[in-house]
Amino acid sequence: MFDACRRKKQPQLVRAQLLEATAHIVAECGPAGLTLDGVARRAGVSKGGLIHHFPSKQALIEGLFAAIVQAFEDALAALIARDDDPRGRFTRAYVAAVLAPCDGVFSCKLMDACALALTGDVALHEAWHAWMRDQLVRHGEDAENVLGRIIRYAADGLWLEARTHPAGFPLKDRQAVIERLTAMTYDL
Amino acid sequence: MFDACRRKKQPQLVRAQLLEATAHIVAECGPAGLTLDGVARRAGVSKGGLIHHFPSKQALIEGLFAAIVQAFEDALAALIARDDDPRGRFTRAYVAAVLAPCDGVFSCKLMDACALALTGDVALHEAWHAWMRDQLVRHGEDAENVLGRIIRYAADGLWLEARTHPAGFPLKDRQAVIERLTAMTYDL
DNA sequence: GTAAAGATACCGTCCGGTCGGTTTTGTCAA
DNA sequence: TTGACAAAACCGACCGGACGGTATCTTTAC
Repeated sequence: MFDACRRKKQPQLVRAQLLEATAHIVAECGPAGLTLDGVARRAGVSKGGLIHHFPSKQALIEGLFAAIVQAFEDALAALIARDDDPRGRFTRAYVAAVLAPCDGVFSCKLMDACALALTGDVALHEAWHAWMRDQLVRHGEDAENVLGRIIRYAADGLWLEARTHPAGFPLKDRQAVIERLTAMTYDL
Repeated sequence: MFDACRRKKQPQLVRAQLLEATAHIVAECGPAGLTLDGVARRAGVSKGGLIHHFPSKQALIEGLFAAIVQAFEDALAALIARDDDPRGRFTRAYVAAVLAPCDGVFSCKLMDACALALTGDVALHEAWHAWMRDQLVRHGEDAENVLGRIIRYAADGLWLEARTHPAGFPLKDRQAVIERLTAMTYDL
């Protein structure tokens, strides 16, 4: 059955659906559980349609990663824009964005789950660190400041704990940690 | 060719070789690159022999995880034992063990690489957090102390950065961060 | 008319797990 | 000490499904 005749062509929408399906699958089953057929089925697109947009599985993963980084970058920029105090502004925004990201294209939980799953992908590491270096420069943050690094590292660590925390053991006083970290940014 | 007649039976050794081969492969190729055939070949054992020790791929992964956790636990205990100051002793040892683990059964680099690769495995999360809760209780650390949590989170974050850092961009002043974190433990 | 969008069928490979085998080791009675 | 016997250790061939990617087609949009 050729459904190409039944549906209007809308490449942007299809592409977005493919990425969203990919995100859901990666979040639920990890990168190992990601299959082209599964993505195509979930997105309601044929495998050929998927391959048309993302010529390989790796391209699909990189597309997802890029979308996540972009969403994170947008959230970060928004937080920085509405912060009047320049002292440690980037690090403050980083803490907020990492630990309570606003919903963008994807929901925050979905994004987080994908980011965690993709953590093990060596091919993405360089891209992530390059992005981070660029952000630090762009927002005039001293990348080598020890306290600043500690705060950001702690945000990452708390993020990691929250993401790997099994259901049934609620995280207590998460907010207290976030507030303390935020307070520390004013000492930068 | 039946080699069973050529080699003495030494189940403990074979098991260790299988785990080491698994570690190397996971470290180099990630969990996705892990295959039973590959492990068996690298360990110089037949696939049947591998299956005898680890009845499934998941069992193999869990075996590796258990070995890593055990090595980490040993390193932690050793650090705690030689620390006379009870204030924040566990957290201090945690920082040291996470960021400069001694070699045990596996080399530290190997262990770290595996730990990172396994981070995305949802099935292991509960085991890890259960272990962590147990350790906190066992060593009398206040699990909810905000500063203590921040220090440990920062250690995790720095570990994550170091592990995902691409070659060619040396981490600067890593030692300064570790020293600062260690100093902070005396404020607990 | 041509290029992009999308669909379907199919192929080759890879890989987890099964199975039936052999050899070694431990145990225990004679 | 020895022989019998079970269990553990270990081997390697094989199967079947899953999966990435290709090839070729039709339809829509410009």
